[in-house]
Amino acid sequence: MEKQIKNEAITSRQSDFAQWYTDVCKKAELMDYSSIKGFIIYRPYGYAIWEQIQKYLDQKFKDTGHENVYMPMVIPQSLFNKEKEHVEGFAPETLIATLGGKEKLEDPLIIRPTSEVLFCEHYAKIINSYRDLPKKYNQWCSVVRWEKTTRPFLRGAEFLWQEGHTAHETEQEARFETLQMLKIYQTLGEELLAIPFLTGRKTEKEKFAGAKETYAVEALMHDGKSLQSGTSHYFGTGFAEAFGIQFQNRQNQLQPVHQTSWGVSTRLIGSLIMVHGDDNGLILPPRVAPIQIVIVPIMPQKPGVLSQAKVLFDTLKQSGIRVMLDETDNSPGWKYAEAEMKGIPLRIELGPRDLEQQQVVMVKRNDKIKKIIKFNDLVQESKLTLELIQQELLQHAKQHLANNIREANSLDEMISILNQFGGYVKVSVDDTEEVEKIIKEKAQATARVIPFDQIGLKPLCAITGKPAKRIVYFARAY
RNA sequence: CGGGAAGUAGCGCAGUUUGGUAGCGCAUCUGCUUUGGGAGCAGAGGGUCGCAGGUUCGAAUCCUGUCUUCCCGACCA
Repeated sequence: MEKQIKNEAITSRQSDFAQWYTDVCKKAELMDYSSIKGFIIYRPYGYAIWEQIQKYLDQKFKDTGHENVYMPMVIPQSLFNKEKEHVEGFAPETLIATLGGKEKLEDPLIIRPTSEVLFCEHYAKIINSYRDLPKKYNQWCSVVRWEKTTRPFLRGAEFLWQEGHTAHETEQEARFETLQMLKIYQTLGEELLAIPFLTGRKTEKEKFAGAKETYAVEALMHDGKSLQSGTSHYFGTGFAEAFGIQFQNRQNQLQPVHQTSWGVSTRLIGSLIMVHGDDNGLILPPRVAPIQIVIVPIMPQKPGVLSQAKVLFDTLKQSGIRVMLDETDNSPGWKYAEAEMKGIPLRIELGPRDLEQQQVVMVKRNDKIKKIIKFNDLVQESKLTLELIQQELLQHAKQHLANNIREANSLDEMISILNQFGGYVKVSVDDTEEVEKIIKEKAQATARVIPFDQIGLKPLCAITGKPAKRIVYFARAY
């Protein structure tokens, strides 16, 4: 008995968080490794989570006037080289095709690491007048970056994402777009993923190659490390000038467009795992869970059990709940463990004893609290309980975030906080790359965001003692 | 890309030091008994030992190369 449990169980979070993460990815059947480094197989259950995220975001994008497009997956090297900063940022991690059939390609093709330049080339063609603006396009696709270190969902050589690319008449409008999309990502966290993001602007050192400003949503993982979970960039006119995206304005003058880009990726699945999961596996917030309720029949061969389970299944399904009936012939205990591994938010048990009482046993994944529910109340109770779980997970994560933001007034204090607790350290700094370099070296932490709320700025930089310019949140990060 | 560890059945591992033709537990299949927290008994099937070379009468085992995974750094979503 001992041994069986040991074989099936996953590594505990405390003994080895990294191994726990890998175990969950594999045992919850979210992904599998392929034979190519950094390229993973998104298995049906993992892909279904991504589909839930897509469904939510796609609607938000459309609600705010965006259109979906699809660009080529390869970029001619000559085109890629047009924007200097952008090239320098991405060149070290591009995968390049140099052969077409047996012919050597004169202009090698880069597998897109991101599609800025393709959008820019296209926009240069189709934008002529202020009447053509704004252009607000989004693309769902995968991109390839030749990463040295890869981990499932967190950093892959190929990952799935959406990339929005917009062109605007004015700086003000483009800046509004940048922040609007950041806000949508933040709402995605609060409403769908039950993840409270820390938001703000990136430092010069951390911003996107070619952007004027980068904003990000950061999530705090259970081990105290931060994970950048989405970015929104304001480009200014840099790309427009490099690619000749000009339009005739209302004053009959030629001017470059103001651009933005923004994206989230399957990295969000990594966030979900590491924010909510526990030693029994994944815990999915009901709104993003591909399966919200699993029904486990106990002694299904007893008269009435399975047929009643099917009735309950149909009733729940018709009420709009994503429900599964586990009809496999595993033991109930096996099914419980399996459902917990996969993070299914709610479990409903139905056995002969329940059948007599016209009731089920309902068990919440997040805290294992059991409740007896009469058949008649099932739909209503299910909906209420799913909503309750969603709120509990969000509150739990919010509490964890709030408990793990600490202020430091010196490098030593910062190091001590990071070593002891992890989490975010709020520091007033002289906003230079030098400070970030010191902190990276001595504390192994990076600047995550410059928060919008700058209240509490100290007069002097905690690191250099020079006049402080900004409050920055630092953390050890994935 | 540097340092470390590992790849043997679906999963977890032993066997490698000392070369002799592959084994254990779980899972799978069949049958019966079971079922409210990873069921029991009986029987059965399943592996070119990551891949490619080399040494040898003979290689999971020795040598060389290479790929993949994990951990710690550097780099990046």
